[in-house]
Amino acid sequence: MAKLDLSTEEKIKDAAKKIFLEKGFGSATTRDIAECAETNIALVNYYFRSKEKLFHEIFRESFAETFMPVARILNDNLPLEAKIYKFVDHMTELLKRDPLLPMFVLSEMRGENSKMCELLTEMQAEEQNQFQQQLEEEAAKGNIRKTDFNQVEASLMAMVIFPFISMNMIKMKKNLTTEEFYRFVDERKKAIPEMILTFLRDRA
Amino acid sequence: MAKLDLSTEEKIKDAAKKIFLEKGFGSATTRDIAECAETNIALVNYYFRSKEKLFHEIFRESFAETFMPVARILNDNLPLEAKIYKFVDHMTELLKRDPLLPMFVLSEMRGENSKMCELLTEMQAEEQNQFQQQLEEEAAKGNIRKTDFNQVEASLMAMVIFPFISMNMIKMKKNLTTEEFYRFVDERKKAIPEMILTFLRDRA
DNA sequence: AAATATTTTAAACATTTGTTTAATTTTTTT
DNA sequence: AAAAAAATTAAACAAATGTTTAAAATATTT
Repeated sequence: MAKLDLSTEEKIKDAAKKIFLEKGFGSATTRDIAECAETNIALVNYYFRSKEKLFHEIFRESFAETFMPVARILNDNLPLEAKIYKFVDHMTELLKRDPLLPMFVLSEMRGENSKMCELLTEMQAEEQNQFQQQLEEEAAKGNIRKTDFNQVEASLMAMVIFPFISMNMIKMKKNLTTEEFYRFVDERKKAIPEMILTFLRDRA
Repeated sequence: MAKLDLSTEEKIKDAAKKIFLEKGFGSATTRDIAECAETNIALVNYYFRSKEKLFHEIFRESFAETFMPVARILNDNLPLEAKIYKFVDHMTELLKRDPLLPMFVLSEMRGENSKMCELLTEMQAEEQNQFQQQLEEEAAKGNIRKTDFNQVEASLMAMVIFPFISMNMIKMKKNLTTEEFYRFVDERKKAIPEMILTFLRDRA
């Protein structure tokens, strides 16, 4: 393992990410994390003050620094078709690296009053929406069907992300190994854009 | 409240469902549940033996008795188009009644070793797949495109269920009230079948 | 090399939490 | 109405868990 020469702080953070993503905030314990980082529980609080602070740091990094940059591909300056292919491809590769990330983020947001909700409002405060504008322009030009942007966006996100959220369910039901599951989502890199684009190009 | 004349056992179960769905097993406490049911913690164990037993009962009911019957619509004996519309409609209505249900079920299944995984294998042991056969037959007849069934199934499930999993995220990002969100998923009752069927009918 | 700061450890603390006990009240049966 | 069973309550218990303390070890600075 190359992890042996990481600083203690980094080892704890890596361990915490692993544990939190696997179990969620409620079911993860500082002792889990300390053991996984091969240190003791006092060090966890020494470096991060509290379980909650540590969680917030990992949550923020996972969302703001990992997920959002890829999600922002939809605001890139690219032709529609290339953009959708690029988004699905990059998001899929990200999620193959971090398959528990969507469940981690979203499961901490259930219940209206979740503390994570506020955190997210700050993060994505200033987001523009070039993608919506692009769809509307292409529709105005007659290149694609006129659609409700929110519906298309929701479907696109759903098709890419949901398989990872239900990964274990899919693996169980279809009897897939992790490699086979990854082959399945790789195939979706073509299947998803195909479905979206076929729909958009079919002027109703 | 009509709940006042429920038996204590039923009040506890209702409360437990509410709390478990909101917080998940790990973050829910017996004291939460007792308070929500307006009784004391001893009663929870008096009727259900343990927190885990109570959870299992609710998990099984939620999945086997609530979710699966609607999912089985895909195996009904119905024309393809009608079936997809019916499935999306019924599933959406179910999830509007119980919006936290998908996150509840799926969040307890992360980590390969989750105890819920075994439970699920038993439940859906004997499932046939009339829907797959139907898609293959219609493709053979030339009525629809030849496709990978698993991809279509995954996309259909994703488009219906994912909005509820990311409900709070969507409500926050788009500034929606619950009513507005429900209007949004109601619109998807048309949008989702339209996208799937447009894709299937477009023989590549 | 001494002094200082940083990191690490083991133990203890305080709270939370799942569970149980034993007594009391209420309901049902005889 | 008496006896038995079931339901309810308050309190206690034991284990788990987030956090802190104080001392020891290590690294850094002077």
